[in-house]
Order: sequence, then structure tokens, then C-alpha cells
Amino acid sequence: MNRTFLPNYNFEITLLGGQAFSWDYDPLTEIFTGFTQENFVKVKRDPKNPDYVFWQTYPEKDNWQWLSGYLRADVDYENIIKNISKDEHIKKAVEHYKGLRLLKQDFRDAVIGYLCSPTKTIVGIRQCVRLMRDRYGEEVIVDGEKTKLFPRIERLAQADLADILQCKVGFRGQNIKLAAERLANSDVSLEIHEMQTDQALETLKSFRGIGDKVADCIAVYSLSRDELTPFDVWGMRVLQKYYDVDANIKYDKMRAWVKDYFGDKASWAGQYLFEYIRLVDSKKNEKFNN
DNA sequence: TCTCAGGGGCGAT
DNA sequence: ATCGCCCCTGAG
Repeated sequence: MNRTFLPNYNFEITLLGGQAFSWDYDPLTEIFTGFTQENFVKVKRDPKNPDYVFWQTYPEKDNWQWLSGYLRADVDYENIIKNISKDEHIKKAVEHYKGLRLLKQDFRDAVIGYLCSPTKTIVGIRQCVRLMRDRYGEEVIVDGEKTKLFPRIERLAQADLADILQCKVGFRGQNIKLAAERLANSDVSLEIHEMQTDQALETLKSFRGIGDKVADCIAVYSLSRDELTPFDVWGMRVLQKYYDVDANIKYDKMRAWVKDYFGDKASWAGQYLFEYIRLVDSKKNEKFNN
């Protein structure tokens, strides 16, 4: 494996948290593995020096150009943290999840993944993604072992709806098929990277099954639109409790408030708060159950 | 066995 | 602008 300097990067919370659904961790080897339509990847923190990471890509080896882009390894982490640390609440979340980053996932992977998300748990979304991978993904040999990649959009586009439904996607199946067909038969997945954020969001929302929330997720996690903040109901509750935001505020206004408060790196703040909330909620911390 | 909510969005009022 | 429904799964 290659070895590269990459400090302040928390793989566990970044890769296995709420923003990507295609990473796994093997506690025995301490290796994180991820799959996209193009690449399979292994990363591991150097146990002897945590500022360094071991990594390898497949089937194209040593592809740091791709991996560093995916991990957004080049962002000015310290500066972003300084930027969003506006108050004690966010500072607490930042401290707790030191090294949490935002990824830049493959756009098509993100569309398919987040189309699975409505009224599902993160565990459920991950399950759908793996079922689709096993069913439609291309095989790749990784260090002598057979595994599979994220299903190619062209492959999903030609799958029968009845077949897609085997992946436990339920009413989202139709949306997945329609999106795959459109992405396979257009240049949207190339053009959207060049669009202004407003236009990108409108384009996303023209897909059946993509509304405000999912559009924001895709724009933040695969297009690096750092000024947006995908927030769910839990995010709303914390905004209400800690930031005195009106409980009945609409999604657009909530997003505007967050952007206004946290600035042009609002998505990073949102991610820290979201992961923090998710943890606290899972522990049933009374502080939040007022 | 049952209820219920889960990183929502759509279509009918 | 509100509201029932979409399909399925795991937790309680």
C-alpha cells in the first residue's frame, strides 16, 4: 500500500457516518474499504504515526489523483474549522468529532444512494446499496479476492423495475430506474459540475424522487457545495433548542438561516451538528429529550 | 403480534 | 400550504 501524509482526517466518522453508504470497516485489519462505479479502495491509518495513511486503489492502482479528490484531502481543514466555530455548541461537536470531513463522492453514486434514503434508516440505505452492488456491480479483483463495485448507471438503467425491487428499495425503485435511465442517456452527470448551485439544485429536483433535502445532500456530498446544509428533522430540533430557531420554519428558511449564521462553509457545520445529534440521540441523552 | 418511525417526496385537495 | 400515502425493515 502507498503511504501518504494526511493529518486530521477521521476515517471512522467520515466514511461510516451519514454521508456515504458504500464504506465498510474491518476491525481486525483496521482497514476501511469503499466502492464506487469506477474504483475500489482501501485506506488505513498508520498505527505508528497517525498523521499518515496507507492506501491503495483498484483496479487502477496508485490513483491518488482520484482518491485525494474523493476524500477532499486538499481542503484547508484548520481554516474551515476556525471558520465555523461560531459558538460553544458547534465547538463541542467539532471537538468530539475531530477530523470529520466532507467527501466528494461520485455524482451518480450519490444520486442512487440518496434516492434510497427517504423514510429509511442509514442502516437500511446501506443495505439497499449493497444489494444493488451484489446484483448489478461489476466484479473486481482486490488483492486476489473477488468483490464488486457500485453498480454502473448504464447497468441500472437497463434493469427491470421488478428486478430492482429485489433490493428492498420499495417505492423508491421507480425513481431509481428513471434516474438511472436519464443519467445514462444524457450528459447531466458531467454538466452539473459546471452549474451554478441554484441551477444544479433545480436540475436535481427535476428528477422524480429528489426534493429539497435529497438535492442538498447530493449537492453537498458529491458536488462540494459547501454553502448548503442538508438538515433533517433532528437537525431542526437542535436548531430550535440551541439556536432559538422557530420550530415551524420552512426548509428553505432554515437553510438560509444556517448559511447566514455559519457562512460559506455551512455544510461542514451542519455535518458536525448532524453527526453529533445522531450520536447523542442514539445514546438517548436526556439533554435533547426535553 | 403489534406498533412505529426511519436522513422525504408526490399528488390530490 | 397541508396531508395521506408510498414499501419495507428493525426496534421496542
